[in-house]
Amino acid sequence: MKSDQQSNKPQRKTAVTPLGENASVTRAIKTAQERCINLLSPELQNKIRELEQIPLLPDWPDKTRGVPNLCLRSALFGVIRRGRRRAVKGEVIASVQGLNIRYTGWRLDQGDFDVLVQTLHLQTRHIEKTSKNYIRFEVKSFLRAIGRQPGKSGREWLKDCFRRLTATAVEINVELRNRYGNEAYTYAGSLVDEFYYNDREHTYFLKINPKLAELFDAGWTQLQWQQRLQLKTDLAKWLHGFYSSHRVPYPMKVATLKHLCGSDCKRLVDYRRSIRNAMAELVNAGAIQAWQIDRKDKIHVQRFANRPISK
DNA sequence: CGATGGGCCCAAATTGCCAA
DNA sequence: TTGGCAATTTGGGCCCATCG
Repeated sequence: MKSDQQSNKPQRKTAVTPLGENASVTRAIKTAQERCINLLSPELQNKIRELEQIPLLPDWPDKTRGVPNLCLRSALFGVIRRGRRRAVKGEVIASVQGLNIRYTGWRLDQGDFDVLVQTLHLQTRHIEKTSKNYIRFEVKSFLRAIGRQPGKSGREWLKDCFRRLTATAVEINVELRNRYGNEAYTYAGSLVDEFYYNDREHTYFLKINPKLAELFDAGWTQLQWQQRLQLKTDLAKWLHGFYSSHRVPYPMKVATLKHLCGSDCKRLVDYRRSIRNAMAELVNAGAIQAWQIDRKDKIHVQRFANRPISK
Protein backbone atom coordinates (compact mmCIF):
# COMPACT_ATOMS: atom_id res chain seq x y z
CA MET A 1 0.00 0.00 0.00
CA LYS A 2 1.62 3.25 -1.12
CA SER A 3 1.41 6.05 1.33
CA ASP A 4 0.13 9.46 0.34
CA GLN A 5 -0.23 10.64 3.85
CA GLN A 6 1.91 13.75 3.57
CA SER A 7 -0.90 15.43 1.73
CA ASN A 8 -2.57 18.11 3.80
CA LYS A 9 -5.97 17.25 2.46
CA PRO A 10 -8.20 14.82 4.30
CA GLN A 11 -7.91 11.44 2.66
CA ARG A 12 -10.65 10.41 0.35
CA LYS A 13 -10.13 6.71 0.13
CA THR A 14 -13.20 4.71 -0.52
CA ALA A 15 -11.66 1.36 -1.28
CA VAL A 16 -10.51 -1.18 1.22
CA THR A 17 -7.14 -0.36 2.62
CA PRO A 18 -5.79 -3.39 4.44
CA LEU A 19 -2.79 -1.92 6.15
CA GLY A 20 -0.30 -4.65 6.67
CA GLU A 21 1.08 -2.77 9.64
CA ASN A 22 -0.39 -2.00 12.98
CA ALA A 23 -2.67 0.84 13.91
CA SER A 24 0.20 3.05 14.97
CA VAL A 25 0.83 3.73 11.28
CA THR A 26 -2.68 4.99 10.92
CA ARG A 27 -2.20 7.14 13.96
CA ALA A 28 1.02 8.50 12.49
CA ILE A 29 -0.90 9.49 9.38
CA LYS A 30 -3.37 11.34 11.50
CA THR A 31 -0.61 13.08 13.41
CA ALA A 32 0.99 14.16 10.17
CA GLN A 33 -2.31 15.54 9.01
CA GLU A 34 -2.64 17.40 12.28
CA ARG A 35 0.76 19.00 11.79
CA CYS A 36 -0.17 20.14 8.32
CA ILE A 37 -3.42 21.58 9.48
CA ASN A 38 -1.62 23.46 12.23
CA LEU A 39 0.29 25.42 9.58
CA LEU A 40 -2.91 26.97 8.32
CA SER A 41 -4.54 30.13 9.56
CA PRO A 42 -6.64 29.76 12.73
CA GLU A 43 -9.87 30.38 10.85
CA LEU A 44 -9.10 27.65 8.33
CA GLN A 45 -8.04 25.33 11.12
CA ASN A 46 -11.33 25.79 12.87
CA LYS A 47 -13.21 25.36 9.64
CA ILE A 48 -11.51 22.06 8.90
CA ARG A 49 -11.98 20.74 12.41
CA GLU A 50 -15.62 21.72 12.29
CA LEU A 51 -16.15 19.89 9.03
CA GLU A 52 -14.39 16.78 10.22
CA GLN A 53 -16.18 16.61 13.51
CA ILE A 54 -18.81 13.94 13.78
CA PRO A 55 -21.81 15.57 15.40
CA LEU A 56 -22.96 14.02 18.62
CA LEU A 57 -25.33 11.16 18.24
CA PRO A 58 -28.22 10.93 20.65
CA ASP A 59 -27.66 8.70 23.64
CA TRP A 60 -29.35 5.40 24.28
CA PRO A 61 -29.06 2.69 26.92
CA ASP A 62 -26.61 -0.19 26.40
CA LYS A 63 -29.34 -2.74 25.90
CA THR A 64 -30.76 -0.87 22.96
CA ARG A 65 -29.49 0.48 19.68
CA GLY A 66 -30.45 3.84 18.24
CA VAL A 67 -31.54 3.75 14.62
CA PRO A 68 -32.86 6.50 12.35
CA ASN A 69 -36.45 5.75 11.47
CA LEU A 70 -35.85 6.02 7.78
CA CYS A 71 -33.68 2.92 8.02
CA LEU A 72 -36.61 1.10 9.59
CA ARG A 73 -39.40 2.29 7.35
CA SER A 74 -37.92 1.50 3.98
CA ALA A 75 -36.26 -1.22 2.00
CA LEU A 76 -32.89 0.52 2.27
CA PHE A 77 -31.99 -2.36 4.56
CA GLY A 78 -34.39 -4.94 3.26
CA VAL A 79 -34.73 -8.66 2.99
CA ILE A 80 -32.56 -10.27 0.36
CA ARG A 81 -32.62 -13.86 -0.64
CA ARG A 82 -29.41 -15.80 -0.26
CA GLY A 83 -27.33 -15.53 -3.35
CA ARG A 84 -29.61 -12.93 -4.92
CA ARG A 85 -27.99 -9.71 -3.81
CA ARG A 86 -27.69 -7.29 -6.69
CA ALA A 87 -26.10 -3.95 -7.35
CA VAL A 88 -28.30 -1.06 -8.41
CA LYS A 89 -27.70 2.36 -9.84
CA GLY A 90 -29.81 5.32 -8.77
CA GLU A 91 -32.69 3.04 -7.92
CA VAL A 92 -35.69 4.34 -6.00
CA ILE A 93 -35.99 2.38 -2.79
CA ALA A 94 -39.41 1.45 -1.48
CA SER A 95 -40.36 3.49 1.57
CA VAL A 96 -43.28 4.96 3.47
CA GLN A 97 -44.88 8.16 2.23
CA GLY A 98 -42.98 11.37 2.72
CA LEU A 99 -39.66 9.64 2.34
CA ASN A 100 -37.74 9.45 -0.91
CA ILE A 101 -34.65 7.34 -1.17
CA ARG A 102 -32.41 6.80 -4.14
CA TYR A 103 -29.63 4.33 -3.89
CA THR A 104 -26.54 3.23 -5.76
CA GLY A 105 -24.47 0.24 -4.76
CA TRP A 106 -25.03 -3.29 -3.55
CA ARG A 107 -28.45 -3.67 -2.02
CA LEU A 108 -28.25 -3.92 1.75
CA ASP A 109 -29.85 -6.55 3.94
CA GLN A 110 -30.48 -7.12 7.62
CA GLY A 111 -26.91 -8.24 8.17
CA ASP A 112 -25.64 -4.93 6.84
CA PHE A 113 -28.17 -3.25 9.07
CA ASP A 114 -26.75 -4.99 12.13
CA VAL A 115 -23.27 -3.88 11.18
CA LEU A 116 -24.14 -0.24 10.63
CA VAL A 117 -26.21 -0.10 13.79
CA GLN A 118 -23.44 -1.65 15.87
CA THR A 119 -20.98 0.79 14.31
CA LEU A 120 -23.19 3.71 15.29
CA HIS A 121 -23.41 2.23 18.76
CA LEU A 122 -19.63 2.08 19.07
CA GLN A 123 -19.44 5.63 17.79
CA THR A 124 -21.52 6.84 20.72
CA ARG A 125 -19.47 4.78 23.15
CA HIS A 126 -15.92 5.30 22.00
CA ILE A 127 -13.72 7.60 24.00
CA GLU A 128 -10.43 7.64 22.15
CA LYS A 129 -8.99 11.12 22.36
CA THR A 130 -6.42 10.93 19.59
CA SER A 131 -8.83 10.74 16.71
CA LYS A 132 -12.32 11.61 17.64
CA ASN A 133 -13.83 10.65 14.33
CA TYR A 134 -12.46 7.14 14.13
CA ILE A 135 -13.56 4.13 16.04
CA ARG A 136 -11.38 1.11 16.60
CA PHE A 137 -12.64 -2.35 17.38
CA GLU A 138 -11.82 -6.04 17.19
CA VAL A 139 -13.57 -8.26 14.71
CA LYS A 140 -14.35 -10.96 17.21
CA SER A 141 -16.15 -8.83 19.71
CA PHE A 142 -17.93 -6.99 16.95
CA LEU A 143 -19.28 -10.20 15.44
CA ARG A 144 -20.29 -11.46 18.86
CA ALA A 145 -22.18 -8.24 19.52
CA ILE A 146 -24.32 -8.76 16.44
CA GLY A 147 -24.85 -12.43 17.17
CA ARG A 148 -22.54 -13.98 14.60
CA GLN A 149 -19.84 -16.57 14.86
CA PRO A 150 -16.29 -15.25 14.77
CA GLY A 151 -13.94 -17.11 12.48
CA LYS A 152 -12.59 -16.84 9.00
CA SER A 153 -15.90 -16.82 7.18
CA GLY A 154 -17.26 -14.31 9.67
CA ARG A 155 -14.30 -12.03 9.09
CA GLU A 156 -14.67 -12.26 5.34
CA TRP A 157 -18.35 -11.55 5.65
CA LEU A 158 -17.71 -8.50 7.80
CA LYS A 159 -15.20 -7.09 5.37
CA ASP A 160 -17.62 -7.54 2.48
CA CYS A 161 -20.19 -5.82 4.61
CA PHE A 162 -18.02 -2.77 5.19
CA ARG A 163 -17.15 -2.71 1.51
CA ARG A 164 -20.82 -2.50 0.70
CA LEU A 165 -21.49 0.18 3.28
CA THR A 166 -18.53 2.21 2.06
CA ALA A 167 -19.21 2.03 -1.63
CA THR A 168 -22.74 3.32 -1.57
CA ALA A 169 -24.44 6.49 -2.63
CA VAL A 170 -27.59 7.11 -0.68
CA GLU A 171 -29.77 10.06 -1.44
CA ILE A 172 -32.51 10.70 1.04
CA ASN A 173 -35.22 13.27 0.87
CA VAL A 174 -37.48 13.66 3.85
CA GLU A 175 -40.46 15.91 4.17
CA LEU A 176 -40.62 17.00 7.75
CA ARG A 177 -43.76 18.41 9.29
CA ASN A 178 -42.93 20.54 12.27
CA ARG A 179 -44.05 23.72 13.90
CA TYR A 180 -42.51 25.75 11.13
CA GLY A 181 -44.63 23.99 8.55
CA ASN A 182 -43.28 21.60 5.96
CA GLU A 183 -39.58 21.32 5.60
CA ALA A 184 -37.58 19.27 3.18
CA TYR A 185 -34.34 17.69 4.23
CA THR A 186 -31.82 16.03 1.98
CA TYR A 187 -28.95 13.72 2.76
CA ALA A 188 -26.57 12.43 0.18
CA GLY A 189 -23.45 10.39 0.64
CA SER A 190 -22.20 7.00 1.66
CA LEU A 191 -22.82 5.37 5.00
CA VAL A 192 -19.29 4.52 6.04
CA ASP A 193 -16.63 6.99 4.92
CA GLU A 194 -13.53 4.82 5.10
CA PHE A 195 -11.99 1.99 7.02
CA TYR A 196 -8.66 0.35 7.62
CA TYR A 197 -8.38 -3.31 8.41
CA ASN A 198 -5.43 -4.81 10.20
CA ASP A 199 -5.13 -8.40 9.06
CA ARG A 200 -2.77 -9.48 11.80
CA GLU A 201 -4.57 -8.00 14.77
CA HIS A 202 -8.01 -8.46 13.25
CA THR A 203 -8.97 -4.92 14.09
CA TYR A 204 -10.75 -2.15 12.29
CA PHE A 205 -10.14 1.54 12.28
CA LEU A 206 -13.22 3.11 10.81
CA LYS A 207 -14.96 6.38 10.15
CA ILE A 208 -18.65 6.74 9.57
CA ASN A 209 -20.05 9.49 7.42
CA PRO A 210 -20.43 12.40 9.86
CA LYS A 211 -23.65 13.45 8.20
CA LEU A 212 -25.17 10.17 9.27
CA ALA A 213 -25.78 11.75 12.65
CA GLU A 214 -28.16 14.19 11.04
CA LEU A 215 -30.43 11.38 9.96
CA PHE A 216 -31.39 11.04 13.59
CA ASP A 217 -32.96 14.49 13.45
CA ALA A 218 -35.72 13.13 11.28
CA GLY A 219 -36.78 10.74 14.03
CA TRP A 220 -35.15 7.69 15.52
CA THR A 221 -35.97 4.59 17.50
CA GLN A 222 -34.40 2.62 20.30
CA LEU A 223 -34.30 -1.00 19.18
CA GLN A 224 -34.42 -3.69 21.82
CA TRP A 225 -31.20 -5.41 20.86
CA GLN A 226 -31.63 -8.70 22.69
CA GLN A 227 -35.02 -9.09 21.10
CA ARG A 228 -33.56 -8.58 17.68
CA LEU A 229 -30.74 -11.04 18.29
CA GLN A 230 -33.30 -13.69 19.13
CA LEU A 231 -34.84 -13.41 15.68
CA LYS A 232 -33.65 -15.88 13.10
CA THR A 233 -35.15 -14.79 9.84
CA ASP A 234 -34.46 -11.57 8.03
CA LEU A 235 -38.12 -10.81 7.54
CA ALA A 236 -38.71 -11.07 11.29
CA LYS A 237 -35.83 -8.67 11.85
CA TRP A 238 -37.19 -6.22 9.34
CA LEU A 239 -40.68 -6.35 10.82
CA HIS A 240 -39.21 -5.92 14.28
CA GLY A 241 -37.56 -2.71 13.21
CA PHE A 242 -40.56 -1.50 11.31
CA TYR A 243 -43.02 -1.99 14.14
CA SER A 244 -40.57 -0.72 16.75
CA SER A 245 -40.54 2.58 14.92
CA HIS A 246 -44.29 2.99 15.25
CA ARG A 247 -45.89 3.86 18.54
CA VAL A 248 -49.25 2.73 17.26
CA PRO A 249 -48.90 0.52 14.21
CA TYR A 250 -51.61 1.05 11.66
CA PRO A 251 -53.09 -1.83 9.72
CA MET A 252 -51.20 -2.44 6.54
CA LYS A 253 -51.85 -4.75 3.63
CA VAL A 254 -49.62 -7.74 3.22
CA ALA A 255 -48.83 -6.59 -0.31
CA THR A 256 -47.74 -3.18 0.98
CA LEU A 257 -45.42 -4.72 3.53
CA LYS A 258 -44.00 -6.99 0.88
CA HIS A 259 -43.16 -3.93 -1.19
CA LEU A 260 -41.78 -1.98 1.79
CA CYS A 261 -39.36 -4.64 2.94
CA GLY A 262 -38.04 -5.11 -0.57
CA SER A 263 -39.06 -8.74 -0.91
CA ASP A 264 -38.88 -10.15 -4.41
CA CYS A 265 -41.12 -13.06 -3.57
CA LYS A 266 -43.12 -13.84 -6.71
CA ARG A 267 -46.34 -15.09 -5.19
CA LEU A 268 -48.15 -13.21 -2.49
CA VAL A 269 -49.32 -16.44 -0.86
CA ASP A 270 -45.75 -17.47 -0.23
CA TYR A 271 -44.92 -14.10 1.22
CA ARG A 272 -47.98 -14.26 3.42
CA ARG A 273 -46.82 -17.58 4.70
CA SER A 274 -43.39 -16.26 5.58
CA ILE A 275 -44.91 -13.21 7.25
CA ARG A 276 -47.01 -15.49 9.42
CA ASN A 277 -43.89 -17.34 10.52
CA ALA A 278 -42.06 -14.07 11.11
CA MET A 279 -44.92 -12.69 13.20
CA ALA A 280 -44.90 -15.85 15.29
CA GLU A 281 -41.19 -15.25 15.84
CA LEU A 282 -41.91 -11.72 17.03
CA VAL A 283 -44.50 -12.95 19.49
CA ASN A 284 -42.07 -15.58 20.76
CA ALA A 285 -39.37 -13.00 21.26
CA GLY A 286 -41.81 -10.83 23.18
CA ALA A 287 -41.54 -8.04 20.65
CA ILE A 288 -45.24 -7.76 19.99
CA GLN A 289 -48.29 -8.86 21.90
CA ALA A 290 -50.55 -10.08 19.15
CA TRP A 291 -51.27 -9.86 15.47
CA GLN A 292 -53.82 -10.91 12.92
CA ILE A 293 -54.63 -10.64 9.27
CA ASP A 294 -58.14 -9.40 8.56
CA ARG A 295 -60.45 -10.16 5.64
CA LYS A 296 -59.04 -7.25 3.68
CA ASP A 297 -55.60 -8.81 3.99
CA LYS A 298 -54.44 -6.12 6.35
CA ILE A 299 -52.11 -6.96 9.19
CA HIS A 300 -53.03 -5.65 12.62
CA VAL A 301 -50.30 -5.57 15.19
CA GLN A 302 -50.72 -5.00 18.87
CA ARG A 303 -47.69 -3.82 20.73
CA PHE A 304 -47.18 -4.07 24.44
CA ALA A 305 -48.21 -0.95 26.31
CA ASN A 306 -45.50 1.22 27.86
CA ARG A 307 -42.75 -0.10 25.70
CA PRO A 308 -40.19 1.72 23.62
CA ILE A 309 -40.07 4.26 22.02
CA SER A 310 -39.79 6.38 18.99
CA LYS A 311 -38.29 9.78 19.58
C1' DC B 1 -59.56 -18.09 -3.61
C1' DG B 2 -56.08 -18.98 0.10
C1' DA B 3 -54.20 -22.08 4.01
C1' DT B 4 -51.35 -25.85 5.18
C1' DG B 5 -48.05 -29.53 4.86
C1' DG B 6 -44.59 -31.55 2.33
C1' DG B 7 -40.66 -31.60 -0.67
C1' DC B 8 -36.84 -29.71 -3.58
C1' DC B 9 -32.94 -26.86 -4.37
C1' DC B 10 -29.40 -23.34 -3.86
C1' DA B 11 -26.25 -20.82 -1.29
C1' DA B 12 -24.78 -19.25 3.13
C1' DA B 13 -23.82 -20.06 8.00
C1' DT B 14 -22.44 -23.16 11.50
C1' DT B 15 -20.17 -27.07 13.37
C1' DG B 16 -16.83 -30.65 14.07
C1' DC B 17 -12.42 -32.23 13.28
C1' DC B 18 -7.55 -31.79 12.45
C1' DA B 19 -2.98 -29.77 12.63
C1' DA B 20 0.05 -26.03 14.05
C1' DT C 1 -5.78 -22.28 22.10
C1' DT C 2 -6.34 -20.88 17.31
C1' DG C 3 -7.11 -21.06 12.23
C1' DG C 4 -8.40 -23.73 8.13
C1' DC C 5 -11.22 -26.84 5.94
C1' DA C 6 -15.03 -30.02 4.80
C1' DA C 7 -19.37 -31.68 6.16
C1' DT C 8 -23.66 -30.57 7.82
C1' DT C 9 -27.45 -27.64 8.88
C1' DT C 10 -30.30 -23.73 7.98
C1' DG C 11 -32.99 -20.04 5.52
C1' DG C 12 -35.94 -19.04 2.08
C1' DG C 13 -38.12 -19.18 -2.41
C1' DC C 14 -40.75 -22.06 -5.13
C1' DC C 15 -43.88 -25.75 -6.43
C1' DC C 16 -47.33 -29.39 -5.67
C1' DA C 17 -51.35 -31.68 -3.59
C1' DT C 18 -55.11 -31.36 -0.65
C1' DC C 19 -58.66 -29.14 1.92
C1' DG C 20 -62.14 -25.50 3.35
